[in-house]
Amino acid sequence: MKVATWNVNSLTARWSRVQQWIVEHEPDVLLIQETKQNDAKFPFAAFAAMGYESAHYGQGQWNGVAIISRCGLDDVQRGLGDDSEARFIGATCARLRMYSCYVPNGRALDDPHYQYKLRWLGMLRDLLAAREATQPVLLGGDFNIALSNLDVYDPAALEGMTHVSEPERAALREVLSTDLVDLGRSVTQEPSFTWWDYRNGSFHRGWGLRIDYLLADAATAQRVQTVEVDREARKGEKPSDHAPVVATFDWTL
DNA sequence: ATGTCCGTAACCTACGGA
Repeated sequence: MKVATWNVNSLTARWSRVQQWIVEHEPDVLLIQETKQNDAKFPFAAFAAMGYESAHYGQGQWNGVAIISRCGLDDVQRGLGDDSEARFIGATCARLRMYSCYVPNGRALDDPHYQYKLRWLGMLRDLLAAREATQPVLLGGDFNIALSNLDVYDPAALEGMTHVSEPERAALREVLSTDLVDLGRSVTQEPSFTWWDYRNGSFHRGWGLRIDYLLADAATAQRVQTVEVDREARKGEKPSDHAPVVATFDWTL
């Protein structure tokens, strides 16, 4: 089984690249963030023609999350707690409870959006803490948080900024403390960035952050074979500023 | 330390958000 998460920064702008990527990598499930579409615009039929069912929670100009699956897609859940923005969607695929998450950016430590980010992470923790212990769960998305300094190209350059502050890191550790494993970090202690700013030639200078994660319950994590960041997807014409994170599992569907 | 890209509204450029 192969599962990927990818913040595409507009599915409209990224459509041909997303399509090509799926054909080349053949994920069983793809968790998408920032579709920036409403449901009417989402390419349900095109995904179906490629062999995938899809579930989308869109709001138009901003946000928007989706799950596409070729191994079942049931019990779709849209939204998290009392949040009014389209940042969270869940579905059951092949007996795995899957979630695609787009955590609020936070903008700046003194911005109200940062408090919204912390509150959102609290709701995510509560949802995961309330799950049934026997239910395999796989959560992926853009968390807009670098968990440790190993996930930051230059910690000094980001001092005092969002994505690296202690309260949001603690909030993400609280999510993980519900018996989840950070799959990317479980396979390597090397830096493995997933996002590079479009500005300043950040990608070719190596100025990246690891802010996209795949998280799974301990039993599912034990089945992991590989976890990789597809840096190729950050290159070339009109890339997203995020690269996909791809995990394979010893799990026959 | 802010050099790009996205969608939108309204035009052929500026803006908010990331």
